[in-house]
Amino acid sequence: MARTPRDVTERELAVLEVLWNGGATTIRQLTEVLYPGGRTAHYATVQTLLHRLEAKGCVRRERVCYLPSHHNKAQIYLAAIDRDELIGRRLRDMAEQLCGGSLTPLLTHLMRTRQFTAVERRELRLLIDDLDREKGKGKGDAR
Amino acid sequence: MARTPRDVTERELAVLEVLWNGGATTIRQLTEVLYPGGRTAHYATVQTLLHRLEAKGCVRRERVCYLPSHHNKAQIYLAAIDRDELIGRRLRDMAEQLCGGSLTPLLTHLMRTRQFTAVERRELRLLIDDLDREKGKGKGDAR
DNA sequence: CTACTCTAAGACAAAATGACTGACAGGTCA
DNA sequence: TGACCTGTCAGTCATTTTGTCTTAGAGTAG
Repeated sequence: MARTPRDVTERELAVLEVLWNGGATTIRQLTEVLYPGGRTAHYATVQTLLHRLEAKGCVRRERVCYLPSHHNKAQIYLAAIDRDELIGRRLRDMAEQLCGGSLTPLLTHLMRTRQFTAVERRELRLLIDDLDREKGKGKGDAR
Repeated sequence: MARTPRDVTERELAVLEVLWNGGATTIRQLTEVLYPGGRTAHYATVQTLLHRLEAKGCVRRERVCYLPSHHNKAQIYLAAIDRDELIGRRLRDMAEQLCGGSLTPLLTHLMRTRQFTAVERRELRLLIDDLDREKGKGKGDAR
């Protein structure tokens, strides 16, 4: 009774990584990267992974498309979300489970925990400056 | 082949929550909270959950201890990690999987995504100030 | 002894996950 | 035409997790 399926599985993530790195490809090419010298079985595995990813909305496919190197129609798969979106998804899930939906505890944890270098601290400050400028019309009071 | 077991399961988390809220207790009391009017079966379920949590290092138990209300020895369970530690654990796992171990992408995502109020932005700034003061001896190069 | 509570040790089913098989369709090229 | 690729789809399969529950055993009070 593994109740809540994990957002994206380890193996599924491996597929996504390839798509993120190499752009859209066919199952065969993905198989070649993930299981070099891939046999038919591996091909099918990648196929399954892609279908599950599609069901989760992480992958799309361009329907029919003629390959240059071969003679057959093949579908082109491409990532429907990027790494950052996946990160957001996970963070939100996590906040949901552990913090009643609020992301703030996660943020403050990171702020407290991370050992920032002076440079990083400065970058953070600049980032906040950006946010201030971007939205901080009314409330502006931070010196 | 669900390969990597989840850090803490949903049901396990429910147990932890009770421990976080109410402090150390016995299995029976936990059962009463989680499954009001709990039958023997529920008792055993909580028991399993606790054992699994113990194996994961999230729970400890004070061995034998005499209860006031009853006549038998019972063990007292108590949380071995708090919510914030669990958050940290998850964040680190997540960074491991998605960001090659770096927490920075998570942080910047949160910074970009969250809609901060002016007040929150100021608090963040103050937090960074603290960090500056606290560690800002050597590396000092800001500006 | 009997009744009660607790604990330990596992059995169990449903579901998730990774991996795989086989049937079938359409195109190529001898 | 027909053997042969290459690709798709649908479904099977074993292992593991996860939530749940049964049972046997042990200790204590009345």
